[in-house]
Amino acid sequence: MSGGVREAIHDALLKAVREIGVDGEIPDLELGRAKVPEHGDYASSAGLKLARVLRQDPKAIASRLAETVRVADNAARAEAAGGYVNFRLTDDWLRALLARIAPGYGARDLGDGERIQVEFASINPTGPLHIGHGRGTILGDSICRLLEFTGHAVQREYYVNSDNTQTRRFGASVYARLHGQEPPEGGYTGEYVTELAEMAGHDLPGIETLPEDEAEPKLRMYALAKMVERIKATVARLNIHYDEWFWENRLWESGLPQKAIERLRAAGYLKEKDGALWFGDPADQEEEDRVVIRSNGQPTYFASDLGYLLSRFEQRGYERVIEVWGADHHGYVPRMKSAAAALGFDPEKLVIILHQMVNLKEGKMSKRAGRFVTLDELVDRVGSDAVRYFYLLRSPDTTIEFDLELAITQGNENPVYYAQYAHARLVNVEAAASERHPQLPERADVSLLVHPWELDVARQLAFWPDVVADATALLEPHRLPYYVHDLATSVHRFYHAGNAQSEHRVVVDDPELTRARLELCRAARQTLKTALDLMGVSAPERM
RNA sequence: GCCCCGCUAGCUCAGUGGAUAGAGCAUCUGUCUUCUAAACAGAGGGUCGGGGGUUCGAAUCCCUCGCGGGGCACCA
Repeated sequence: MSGGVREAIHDALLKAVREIGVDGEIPDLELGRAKVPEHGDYASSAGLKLARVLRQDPKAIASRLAETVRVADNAARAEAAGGYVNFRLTDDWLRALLARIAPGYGARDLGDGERIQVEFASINPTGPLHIGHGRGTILGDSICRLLEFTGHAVQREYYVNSDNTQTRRFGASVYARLHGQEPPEGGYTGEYVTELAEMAGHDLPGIETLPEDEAEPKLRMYALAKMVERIKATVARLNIHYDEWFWENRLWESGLPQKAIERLRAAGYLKEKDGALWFGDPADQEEEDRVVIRSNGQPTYFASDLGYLLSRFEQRGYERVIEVWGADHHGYVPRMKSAAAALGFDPEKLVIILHQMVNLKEGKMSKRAGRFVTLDELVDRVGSDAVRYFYLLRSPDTTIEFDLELAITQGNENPVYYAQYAHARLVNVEAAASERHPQLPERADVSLLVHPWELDVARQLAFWPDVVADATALLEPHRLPYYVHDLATSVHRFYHAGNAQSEHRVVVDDPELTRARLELCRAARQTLKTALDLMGVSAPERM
């Protein structure tokens, strides 16, 4: 039952549907978690769904299904209620589950080694990361962790822009500072630009004497490299490590954009207009044409992106590419998709995940003006774990209205501590048990676990593979913190039963009973750790 | 004008077309001589932005209107 109990129930339900005489296509039976305890653990509206197919009373169908269905390992018992078929996990199965839980429980080979590149937070390296950029990095990294956990071969990549308008302006700004001047209109005015100019003056001998058209590219590459180092250090504090920092200029040196352009030209996707070269799908009149090469001969970022597609799908052979973008780039999605298709790739294999913005309550951020709260400052103030947890808690579709004051004062109120405390508690109680009982039985007699607060911990653990499967399939890591919270709640309740009445403690006189409860602690602790790992949040042993 | 996202408890947000819409924070009331009280138990709090429609069934799907945010470059 490697797929988790929900899958086993679903399989059994489908089999029962056949047994009661449904031959054709079976509609979605809506098997999901039951919402109220009276409905058990999983609920399905199978009777209602099949009523139309069988032209029979939903209640009668549900009753027959409930009588017919047999879940593997007797994991759950079915019960009809109206047109619904509800399933309750059996206590015996819940107890037996504990022995199967080990580090990495819930991992499944959904990917079969599929080679996926996840490219995320590829911000122009023209300034430090601010709190908005944190969202993409954390989202992207957690998606990577989920994919790795489920059998995909994942590569994390940062695409370093180096030849576009913004980075040229950045280079020009450094040039201006080097000569004691104000940056040009639309340039970068932050303090760090002046610092970069000073460093460049020191590290690049003779740079001051070069004319701007020669000095700017050198200064630009120098300054970008410095900024990349800084970005690398910032994300490392959040437990994020890229496999590859892929420079745009390398793309041009390898000739890939040129190759992509030739291919598109041959396929009829390019045309000359107003002295520029445009991309457009002749079959799609809706989509506007886009400039690939400007009338001044300079390529646009789009030209680089064409080569970048070639680099990834063809030269490096990724089967799927996932890109994480801020929602302000959403208008660029159709263009990238049609470009991928025009180059001969399956646009479905280019997955673009958009996340909404992070706004500061105090006012807008402006990178070029040098006014922003940096990601580094945020990590300084609230810590990596809280930052990651806080960002992951929100669906990418929601705009985060970041109240900095609140984040700073959040302290112990932060939900991350709730989950971490559950983990630390379990570690602590396991240590206390081995101190009290140096020689515990090797095997746990789980039949001694009879209390609802004990079985509820096991029940939560049974749900974990479902969460992994859903979060992976939908690429939605925000499901993780919600699960972790639920598991932590059942752990705290279980622990607290011992505070209320000492015979319910984990560590009791009876070594057999202690051993059985320890089994529960171990399983819960390992699963908490696994879930926190997938979020990139630490699981402290002591708090 | 066109496109995207959001609108759910006082606040911040979950919620694969199913039964009685949830959590955290905040507020109020209880619980530590005991394995960690960063915890537990309980209470109050809702026209799921408005209006239509589809459906046996809608917070969820469709249409429409409103409000907020973002985007519509030879910037990225």
